[in-house]
Amino acid sequence: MTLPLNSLDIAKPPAATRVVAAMSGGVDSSVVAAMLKRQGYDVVGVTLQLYDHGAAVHRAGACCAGQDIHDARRVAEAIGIPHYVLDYESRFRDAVIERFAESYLAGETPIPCVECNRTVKFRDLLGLARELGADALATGHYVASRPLGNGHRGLFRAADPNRDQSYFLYATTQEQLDLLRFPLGEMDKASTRALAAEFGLAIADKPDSQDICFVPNGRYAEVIERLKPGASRPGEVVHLDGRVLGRHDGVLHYTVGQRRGLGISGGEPLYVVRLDAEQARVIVGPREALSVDRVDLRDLNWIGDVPLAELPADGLAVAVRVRSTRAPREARLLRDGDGVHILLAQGEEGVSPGQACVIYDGDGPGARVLGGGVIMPALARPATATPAYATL
RNA sequence: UGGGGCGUAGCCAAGCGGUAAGGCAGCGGUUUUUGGUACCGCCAUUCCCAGGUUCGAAUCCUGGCGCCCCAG
Repeated sequence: MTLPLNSLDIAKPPAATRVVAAMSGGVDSSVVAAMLKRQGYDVVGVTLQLYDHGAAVHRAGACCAGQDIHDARRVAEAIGIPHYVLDYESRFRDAVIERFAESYLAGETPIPCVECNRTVKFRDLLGLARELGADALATGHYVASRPLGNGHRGLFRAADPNRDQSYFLYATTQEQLDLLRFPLGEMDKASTRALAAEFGLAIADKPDSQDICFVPNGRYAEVIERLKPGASRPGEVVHLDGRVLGRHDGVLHYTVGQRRGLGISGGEPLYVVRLDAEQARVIVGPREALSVDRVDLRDLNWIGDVPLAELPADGLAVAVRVRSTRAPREARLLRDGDGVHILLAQGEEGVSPGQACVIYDGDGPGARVLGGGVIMPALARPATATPAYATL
């Protein structure tokens, strides 16, 4: 006779179910820990120390250092769970910060949050959870995971579309997904804060985190230059039509789609169309030149039902996001010889290599994440892709 | 040293006697657990300089200065 499933879809009574709660010191993860504790689970709180700006830094919106660790500890004490702080600084430096810098040097625009989730949090921390004998690892992400009926779990967009963090979690593997739980997936932020207040948590009114956590003041280029002295190689700003319009202080200051910061005045606004790290050139053009209808992906993570190798010849109808702040949009996933590419039905602007393209089975709030990959630099396009203004 | 044109913010530019449009760039902000986009706000007490006419001048007149073009 099998026991009924508990709220975490595990066939054990809560008291016999050990859950490691990843606690950042923020509202969301604190509420998760408190919720699980109230439901009677054997909750162990774990906080990762990822970097250190020095004890003096109490930047609003930061996480995982200094003040936040104290906050997490206080919450754990308040709700009565054991709590461990792990020093993951060197892992974080190697897996996230170092790669972040290298990506920019290569003329790409990385997403450190994706790297952090897939490495430090879901690989390293998850391994630790297993060592602690945990049945599950719970986080405060706004994303949902549900049983698929085949013994595995699927990843779905959060109920609150404005809060949905699935874009940053596409690289989660099936194995990780099977152990992970996201109790906030069906909640909205207001309810979470209300719960925090109800639980009497001191951090109930703490501001949301934003920006890159290890970059103080939003000046990411400074971090890269400190890490890689001489990283900023000045070069030319070149228009698509070949004119040299000015100079810049290094491609790492720019990203595809960027308008501000070029310092070039003319009749129409100019946008960064492409970065050439090799020649230290920033290629600019009019807004029309920004539209992209195909993206090629590398490092694909696939967690859909149909194996990629069995995709139909004409591909799969999907919805994709090439940025976190827009709803998934109609697209087609195609597999060719050496990889996978996406055809965007309506085109997208400001699509930068290094960013993620996340694949969904639809565009609604509860859509399932089928996977995603890193956007590769656009190949030289055939004549059909010549911008309209150059045709005439 | 003949003729013509032009000088308005960092750049382009409207204005043609009634109290300085707009675009680009820049700066600030909103949005956002990446970057970027988008959106909002700010940005010439003053129109090359000096006089003059007028109640009133960027706009008219005179004289400078500086560019540009055509011509021999």
